[in-house]
Amino acid sequence: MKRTKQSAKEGAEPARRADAQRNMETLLKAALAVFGKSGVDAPVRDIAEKAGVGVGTVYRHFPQRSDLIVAVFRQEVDACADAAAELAAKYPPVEALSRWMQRFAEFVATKRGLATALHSGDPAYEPLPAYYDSKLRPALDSLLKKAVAAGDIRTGVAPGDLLSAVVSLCRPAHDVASDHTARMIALLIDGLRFGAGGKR
Amino acid sequence: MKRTKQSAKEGAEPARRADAQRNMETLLKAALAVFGKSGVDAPVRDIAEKAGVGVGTVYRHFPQRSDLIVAVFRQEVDACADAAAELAAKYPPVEALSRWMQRFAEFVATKRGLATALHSGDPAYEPLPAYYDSKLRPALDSLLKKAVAAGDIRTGVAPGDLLSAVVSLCRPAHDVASDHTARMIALLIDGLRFGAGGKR
DNA sequence: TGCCAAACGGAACATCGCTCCGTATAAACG
DNA sequence: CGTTTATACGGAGCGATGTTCCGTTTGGCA
Repeated sequence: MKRTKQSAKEGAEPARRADAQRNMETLLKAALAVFGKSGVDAPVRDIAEKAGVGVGTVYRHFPQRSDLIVAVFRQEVDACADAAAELAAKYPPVEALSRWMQRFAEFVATKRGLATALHSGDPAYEPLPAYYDSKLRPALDSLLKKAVAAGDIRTGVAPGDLLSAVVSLCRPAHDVASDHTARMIALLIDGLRFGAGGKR
Repeated sequence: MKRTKQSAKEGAEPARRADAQRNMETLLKAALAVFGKSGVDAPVRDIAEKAGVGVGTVYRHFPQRSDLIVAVFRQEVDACADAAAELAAKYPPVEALSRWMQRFAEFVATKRGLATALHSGDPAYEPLPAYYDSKLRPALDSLLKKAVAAGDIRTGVAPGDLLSAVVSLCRPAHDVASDHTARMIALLIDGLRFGAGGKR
């Protein structure tokens, strides 16, 4: 036997081939687009076609349909969480907070179909809410802390409460004017500012 | 043309044949049983087999799968609503109320899988919550009124609130002892009695 | 009893999720 | 560079499921 492979560490990365990595990313993009257009129940074949690969390739990367859904969801959660740092670097504290919450509202609104999948009872989706919380709560928390430190908003607001507030604000958005949610969130931010300089 | 049919009014009933009527009822019973055993995702073929008919017969009565689910749901809601009058006739006010709420709790518990179907976004299920409310709220309301008139429970309890209270009590019942819900409801009834003779 | 529209049964069709395996190729080796 | 080999790819095919179609059966009426 020869086995000159695995030059360095072997733990995490199983040394994927370049084309495999490319297809993986292409698939995630295609899935995001197709889920957005046809819902999470869209056929795997549609996603494969959109990505320009065979179904076999889809199942090589995501053994089950739900794995693909989970991957897309996590990717979107990550993007939303990362946006917090970017916004914080680019805007003053309160505006960063405001823009991020609008961003989060969009995320929730576009993932409505996915949310019903989450509650379908399929154990594949069980760990998702925890992931969602572990990424977004710290993200929002850092924005809140900055705004508080700047003296722009009141103290004592729990990030978890704000997240669920936005989620419930998004609930009735399916038949009213589309900017209803945005206005409600703006109102929320104003509410936060109200007690700004106030002690306790 | 001959057309000697439709002797009397023709509005609602299209004059079904006897065997059709029988199969309809058999199908509803079979569907209830199969849904209870295998969940609402059970194959149509299973239901047809259980009912001893062909799939064509199922689709003659219920053009879509969801129509069958809706029919079963409505039947169960009706049965639960009708139970209110029966219990009211057989037991004193508070006991009738108590027994009905236990009955309602069972209904909610066994329809868990169906509830997730309701929230799936399929427009076929859209009118169901309204039906549910229109039948069960008056049923509970009549029981409440009788108990209030008898001076057994306090006034000012909205039936809608009680219904949703029971629903949320049933929520965490999936992993705790099965009589937990029953005890909580008994507690609710006791709470109602507490202010019994109380004015306003 | 004879007729016929209504109802039935189940084969057949269209899709889906998922598997399998022959083929293509990235990349390590000489 | 060519060779080689493990990796990845493509898509036909399988089993399951919702739904349709149509030849056959049957309830109910004259």
